[in-house]
Amino acid sequence: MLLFEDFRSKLLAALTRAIPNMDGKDLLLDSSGHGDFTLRLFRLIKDMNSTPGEIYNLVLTAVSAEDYVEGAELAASYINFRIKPEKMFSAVTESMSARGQYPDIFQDPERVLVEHTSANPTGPLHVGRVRGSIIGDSLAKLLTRYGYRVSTQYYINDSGKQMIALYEGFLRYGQNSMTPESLLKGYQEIYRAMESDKTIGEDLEKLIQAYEKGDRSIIMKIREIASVMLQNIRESLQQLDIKIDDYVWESDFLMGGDVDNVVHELSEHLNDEDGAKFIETDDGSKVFLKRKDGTSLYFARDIAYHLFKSLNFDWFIDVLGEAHKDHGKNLGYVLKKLLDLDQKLDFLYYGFVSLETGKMSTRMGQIVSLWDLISRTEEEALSIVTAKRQDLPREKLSEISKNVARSSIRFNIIRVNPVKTMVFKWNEALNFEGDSAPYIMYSYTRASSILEKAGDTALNDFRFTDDHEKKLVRSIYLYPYYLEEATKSLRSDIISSYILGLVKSFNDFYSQCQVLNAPEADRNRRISLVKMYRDILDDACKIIGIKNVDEM
RNA sequence: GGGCGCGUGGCCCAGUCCGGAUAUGGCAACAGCCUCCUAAGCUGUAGAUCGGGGGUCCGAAUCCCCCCGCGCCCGCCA
Repeated sequence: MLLFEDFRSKLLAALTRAIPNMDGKDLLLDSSGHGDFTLRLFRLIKDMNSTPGEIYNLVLTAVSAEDYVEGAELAASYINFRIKPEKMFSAVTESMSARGQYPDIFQDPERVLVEHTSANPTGPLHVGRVRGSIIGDSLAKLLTRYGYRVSTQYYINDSGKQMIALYEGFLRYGQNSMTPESLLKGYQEIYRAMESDKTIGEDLEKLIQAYEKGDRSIIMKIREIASVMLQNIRESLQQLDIKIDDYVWESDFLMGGDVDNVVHELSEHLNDEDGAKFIETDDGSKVFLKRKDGTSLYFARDIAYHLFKSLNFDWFIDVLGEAHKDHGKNLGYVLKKLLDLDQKLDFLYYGFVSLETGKMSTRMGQIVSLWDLISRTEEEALSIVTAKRQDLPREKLSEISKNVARSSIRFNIIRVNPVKTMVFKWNEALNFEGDSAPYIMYSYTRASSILEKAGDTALNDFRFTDDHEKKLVRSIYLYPYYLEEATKSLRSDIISSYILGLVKSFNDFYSQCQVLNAPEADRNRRISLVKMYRDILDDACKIIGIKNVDEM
């Protein structure tokens, strides 16, 4: 949980003492520019059979002893509260100097596992799948920032039909070359061949059976192939600074007997259809665990995996593409209703990413791979930064453009609510103006530039008089409220909205208020404010994976 | 056909959970701002029947119902 000077809660407590009918829902962060917090009176007017004026008098009395309240104004059916900017400023500086961060956290004992990406290692990661990686990684960082103990895992589906196809594709068309490129080619080739040659499908069935009977040579070969692809995926993720803590092999659950145990444990709920085993869920849908030939299906193996998760974690969050909604629902049913799992289980689904030309498909070769995206974005960033900063050495330019590219890719994906489908467009991916990562990073470098020139300052007595300063202070101070909301709803995109607002406040301030050339008293206060801004901005940026640089 | 989700200026997006003060920003367009801490910035102009229709309410982008459009799912694939 977050620890900070929470003026909203204090205000609510004070108001509730005077007005017992108060509903916390009516005291909100003000987003209309009238004040810092706002109290909606509609409900109170009705409940108390009173008038805005009468309530306003009660409120004035209630907050008279609250030293952080600067004022309260009645406007239409609202009472707008202004909090002293000096108090908000101190709340942040005191936390920063005492605890090194704002807000501080109280470590939650709950151990959280965020599973994400988990793409079949049949090809390089494409921009559709990487949406899950970026959402998952940011979610893990968000929950960590909130105080949870978080791990991330990638579930490697090395046991299914698709991996068998990859393996067989390699044998037939791979020409003994175990590179991601030739493996992918073999994979695409075999699906093409299968359209005209039905015997291939039968061969794959036999291979699956041999695999599940424990044929070491096949299993190890597939692991080898999967490792090659996985290495490619890991390296591309690393370019976005996404590191997954653990990679869990699906085949381990098969070989270790865990899948058999799952089937055994669920035996009383199993139905039979020609020898195939399925469960009927509460909404009447059939979910198969075993084929009629006795081999296992993904659902059974995923249950085994989740039971494994329960050994070490109290809360699992699976980040999945929306295509897996039913899978998630069924999984939840089996785990919670049939197996009495008491751990918390949440699914975070993200919408499909398509290309302007249609949907992406690894099998069809219709993809923009993460590698394509990274190289083109870096290229674009490099050409821009090179044009703007001819004074910088080549290595510096390259480093900056790498960070710009990485941050842009992450920001463009994380800024959109996960439930929305997206159409990937190059001109949007390569836009570095407006609501973009470089816009944010640029603002950071401006702050850095000031601070580098500023030297040491002492801040004694201070008062904020300038509106731009006040707005910036408020924006910084409100950070925990957004952290709270983002965490509660598992939505990192809320952090990106917050950042854009924060940056806007700073840019306004920057364009209107001189810092270094200001009179001594203003100068010291503003330097502290800039420092505070840079700290909070960077804190928030880390959550969504924007990597700031000191100059660009 | 059934289930789930989405629909906000030409384009992208916030706000919808929890109904309230003139619907948030950006891109593109147009007009301005570098003798001043980095112009990847700032200011201004123009652009919205919040998919459509009903309903509830003092009040609806937000809640309810119907309809339309789009996406995903409805495999002994994952």
